Amino acid sequence: MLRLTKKADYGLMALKYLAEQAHDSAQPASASAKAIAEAYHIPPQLLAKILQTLAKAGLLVSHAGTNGGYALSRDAHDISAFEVIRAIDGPLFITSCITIHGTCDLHGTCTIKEPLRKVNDSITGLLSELSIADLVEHSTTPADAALAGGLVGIAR
Amino acid sequence: MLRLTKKADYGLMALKYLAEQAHDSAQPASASAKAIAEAYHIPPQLLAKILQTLAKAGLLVSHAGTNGGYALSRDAHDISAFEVIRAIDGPLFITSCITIHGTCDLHGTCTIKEPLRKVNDSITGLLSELSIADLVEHSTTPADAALAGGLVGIAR
DNA sequence: CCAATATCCGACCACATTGGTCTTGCTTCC
DNA sequence: GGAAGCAAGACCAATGTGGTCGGATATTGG
Repeated sequence: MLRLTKKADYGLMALKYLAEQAHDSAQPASASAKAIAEAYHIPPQLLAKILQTLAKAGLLVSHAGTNGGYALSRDAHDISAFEVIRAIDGPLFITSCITIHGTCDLHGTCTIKEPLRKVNDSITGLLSELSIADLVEHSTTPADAALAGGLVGIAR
Repeated sequence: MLRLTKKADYGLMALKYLAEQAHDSAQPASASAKAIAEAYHIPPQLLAKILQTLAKAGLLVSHAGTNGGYALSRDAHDISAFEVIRAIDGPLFITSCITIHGTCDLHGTCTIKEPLRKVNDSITGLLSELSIADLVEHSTTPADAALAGGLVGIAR
């Protein structure tokens, strides 16, 4: 249930990679698709397409030519995981009832969608608050478990 | 992104139907697969299989023969949406990294999984706290729309 | 200028999952 | 015994996902 695609995974990993580079060295770090792909052992061509998508979505800036590559378009703190996922996987919702126009294909007989929509909103909220910068920090911080506490209450 | 299958949708709807029946009338209500399918305009055979799965998972009790059907095995308050979804869709996780044994297929180079796992846990927490009884209540309240406030933009 | 290095972009394909049907058999009640 | 119902399997078409290939275009270093 509730799986997000490998492409989105790859996208997040790539952004995190860029964020790390920018953090370590001086300023807006740039890296080629090939370089990132090799770092994580993922198919270069596939990553390339993902990065292109991300660039089109405005999360990355691209630079062609020798020593070209991709770089974050903004600070890592200002890019949310939600944006990345939506850019790659598209605007899908938790339930098949909630389409782009909010109408359920089941003649309104589907009474399930309102509660689930709240869950859906909570999830997007979670992902929106998770920035790329968070990913970088959490990976290096081994004391994550402590933060796990705050579950978002499901408003009733 | 993050879609849950139609089967899970159907399963939730069916459980909700049973819960409503039990709430209205006297006690543990029973309904045939066909009856529920007709009420929601979903393929009867498919619903039948879903209900069988739910019965095997212990969420429903089945009774064969004339006037048979399915009934909730416990109180609607004690059945969580999470159980239903997991029973139908299986134990899938938000990221492909997190498998049943928690190992990432990407040689541990995937540093993304820890933060996402927290999101994953939050989601399961959300769904675990959402009971079938909650579904029934929410559907009857027409003032839900007010809460809907933050529909996340989908612009494509 | 030219060649190397990149991004860009679309077509294409193999595979798994999903949604759905069909068939056959078993149980229970009238 | 027969109708109404569950149980359980094989089966199938459509879709989505992960991944490849080929070529075009832009940029820079020598």
